[in-house]
Amino acid sequence: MTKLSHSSSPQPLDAQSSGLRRQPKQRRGKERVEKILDAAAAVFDEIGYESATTHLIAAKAGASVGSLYQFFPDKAAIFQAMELRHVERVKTMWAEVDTPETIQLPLRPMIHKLVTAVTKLFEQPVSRVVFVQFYIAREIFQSIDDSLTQEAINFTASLLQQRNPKLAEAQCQLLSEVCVHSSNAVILAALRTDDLQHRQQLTQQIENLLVSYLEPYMEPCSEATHET
Amino acid sequence: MTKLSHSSSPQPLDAQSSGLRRQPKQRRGKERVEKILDAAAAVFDEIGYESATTHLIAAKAGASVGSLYQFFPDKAAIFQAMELRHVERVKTMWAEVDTPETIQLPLRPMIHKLVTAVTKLFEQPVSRVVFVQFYIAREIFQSIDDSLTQEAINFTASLLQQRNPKLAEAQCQLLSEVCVHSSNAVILAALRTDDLQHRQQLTQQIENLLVSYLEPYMEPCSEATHET
Amino acid sequence: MTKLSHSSSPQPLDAQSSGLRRQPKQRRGKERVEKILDAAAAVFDEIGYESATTHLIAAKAGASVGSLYQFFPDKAAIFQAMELRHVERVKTMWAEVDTPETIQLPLRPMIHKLVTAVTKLFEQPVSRVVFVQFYIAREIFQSIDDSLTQEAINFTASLLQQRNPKLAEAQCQLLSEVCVHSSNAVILAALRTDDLQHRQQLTQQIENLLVSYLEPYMEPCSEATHET
Amino acid sequence: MTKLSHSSSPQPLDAQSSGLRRQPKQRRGKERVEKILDAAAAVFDEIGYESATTHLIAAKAGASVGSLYQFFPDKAAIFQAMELRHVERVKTMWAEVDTPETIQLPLRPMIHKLVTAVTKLFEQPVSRVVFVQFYIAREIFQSIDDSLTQEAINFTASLLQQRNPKLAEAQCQLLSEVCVHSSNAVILAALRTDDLQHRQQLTQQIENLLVSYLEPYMEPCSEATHET
DNA sequence: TATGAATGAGACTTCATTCAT
DNA sequence: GATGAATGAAGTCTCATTCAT
Repeated sequence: MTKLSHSSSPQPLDAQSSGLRRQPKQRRGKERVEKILDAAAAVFDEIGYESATTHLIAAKAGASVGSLYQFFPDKAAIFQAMELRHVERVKTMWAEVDTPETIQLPLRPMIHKLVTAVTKLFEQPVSRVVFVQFYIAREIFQSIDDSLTQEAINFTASLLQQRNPKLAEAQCQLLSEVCVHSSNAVILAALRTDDLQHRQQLTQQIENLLVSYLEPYMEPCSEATHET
Repeated sequence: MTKLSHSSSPQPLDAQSSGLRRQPKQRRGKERVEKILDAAAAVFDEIGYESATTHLIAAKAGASVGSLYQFFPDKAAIFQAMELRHVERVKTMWAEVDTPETIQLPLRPMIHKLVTAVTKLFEQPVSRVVFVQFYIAREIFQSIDDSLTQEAINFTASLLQQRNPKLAEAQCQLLSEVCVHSSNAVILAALRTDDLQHRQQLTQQIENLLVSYLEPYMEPCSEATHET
Repeated sequence: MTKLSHSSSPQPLDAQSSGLRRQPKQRRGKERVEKILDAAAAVFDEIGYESATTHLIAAKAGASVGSLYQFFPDKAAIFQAMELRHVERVKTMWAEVDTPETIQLPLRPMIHKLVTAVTKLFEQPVSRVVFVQFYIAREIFQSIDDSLTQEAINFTASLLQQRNPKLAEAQCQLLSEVCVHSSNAVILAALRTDDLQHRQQLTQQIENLLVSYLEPYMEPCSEATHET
Repeated sequence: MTKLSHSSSPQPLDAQSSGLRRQPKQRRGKERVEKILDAAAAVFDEIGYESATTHLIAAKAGASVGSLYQFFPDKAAIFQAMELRHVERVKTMWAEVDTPETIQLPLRPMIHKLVTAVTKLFEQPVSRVVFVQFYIAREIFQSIDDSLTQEAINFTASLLQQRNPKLAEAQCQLLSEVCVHSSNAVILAALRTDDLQHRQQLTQQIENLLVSYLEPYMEPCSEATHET
């Protein structure tokens, strides 16, 4: 078992926060880090974290192992850098969605907005890989990610409560938990297919799923809109 | 990377279908295989397939590596035996559910029946492990499992169509796909928590989710029932 | 730099004291440990600790790396096992020398006894290697050995003081320090030559060196006894 | 294992003797070589030759690896340059000591002169490192150093014989060998302590040690002959 | 048949050395 | 000339698998 600890030992202090061994100053260096991260995402996606070898990742990135290790102290750090990126993107996405306008939107458009955003997120191999690998052996990922799903649930719950302040917090949490898990699963399934039409149909259905699930809890006054 | 191919090398032909090197005739042998399989499931569950070592599995099973290799030609075969078990259970479960009475049931009780059955399935470490590991690195599992999800969708679709023959097949497939993926995800999430009350609440919510999603497609005549 | 820490992680508790990963129960296992230790001593002696590779050691021991790692958790542990052995031998030797008869002996015979014992000790590659390697990078050897030289000095000092109680302790310490360092160096030099006659001459000279150095501090009353 | 052969590859012929890739004509270059050599000595002293990395040396010298390789063809060349320096110093020291006045000196002052000179030599990290590293893995240092100890013995023997021509050459050699080895060891031990008073005491004792050892062989007039 | 010691391919990682800038 | 990013050979260690007992 490879321990995925936040590696720490001999690295410049200011680089620690990024998990990188060396903060690439040059454009070339940054490009290389990108390339490695993308290559790693591709490899992790294909064969999983444990099966991926550092040589394979380096080769796929068009670099040598040594080069890889110039930026990442160890294999785990590569994954952690991906986690970091993923978390950043998720937070950015939330910030973009969490606006007054969103809350004001009718349920379906709001859900469409959310589902679209999450889909866009998971279209990125890096995020997809982090999300999926995390499922396998959560014990060994000692990182920020631990709480990310919970945060996602909290975020969604807060949206729900803003829409309908009458809902109890526990209620919102429960609904959100279901929405987050189910939509993530279906979105991932949708992204797995190469048939674009099918993919769109699935995406559409996720929205239906969530709308029909949440509608009863939203605005009892206004009439629901059920057009598929 | 360990390739998870259907191992083939030197084994009696008639044993191949079971993935076992040797069909244990003796009761002691069968018990040992069970123990190993259970131990492996526990270990895979905890640290993942790749991180699990044959020694660890053997130790947890109270056996020696040598003994393990007496029954399984290689590590992959252990997983494949688990897949086999899983598939058997799934098929048995389907057979139990796929009865005239089930089709006649109102939507919610039928869904309750299904969700309960799947939950019971995933309560078994072996099945949970097979299902989850499969997600992580699908490319390396060249096995029966590949099609199992599709079969699950087909099965569910057939239930739907039996309930409402007016629905187009494609429609049923799409609805089923969404139901299968989303319910699996939430059931797994439910099983992950130790809080039994929370688990029950989640299970309840999965049913709500599916009912509210499928209801519009089911009974054109009667009025929907929306009580949580 | 290779850190030579007392490795610890996954090993049976009762093996920890010996530094071995597994306490070889079988005769075969014990022989193998012996062989590995001897091979390692030879290799360390020839090319030094850092330059020695685990493969080289294993090959010289007629074993495989894997076998080596079955007994020793890491490369450092091999050296530490050698240290342990060395310390044991040193202590045994001291115990054998530290008897009333020894103290009663005239100076030269006593020194002869000591020098002979130390020479016999250093004839063993294991002890020689531990002693010599220790010189190079004392920082990285975090072991019992740290204090061994000091203990040797203390031991010798105690012998001196027993012989002549009028000597101040500090005086004894100082004399011992000189004797220990100088005799070790010359003994080592003697052992380095293949010319047996030369070796004997050198050994003889060490005794002369120590006798002439210590004589003035020994018998204040009687006239020195110079018979060889 | 890094082979410490006299590197040879692409370097101007006339530079070979100095072990340098390029004879730095500029003052800046010479300074840099000095800095690198001092840095290397410090690093070798602390963690040993093998554990020292070229990057660490360069960093300690305030230079870059590239710069280091501008002056030294490989890591071994750095050590060899140090050996060269050491040999030069030793020879210079000998030249300074090997004068008529020295021979005329009474034994103790002469020994004091010698011990002081050697101590001053070993105070230099470069010389200390060369001397000590040489002990650890003599086989891999294929250099001038091989014979240096022998030369030291010869030199000392010649001093002895000049003082007392009656002594047989073999006798002188033997006495010198003992003196050289033992004094080196004690001087090194003295330099290892930070306690200055203790250091002085030890130095004083080395002189006592050598004087008492050699005295019997020195007296041309008196009856002192202590034939072994 | 059961055991677990032995094997060695292969993974991760370091670091001497090169070379483009 | 100086720099430090890039390279990849080589070292340490693990673990699936075999085989003697």
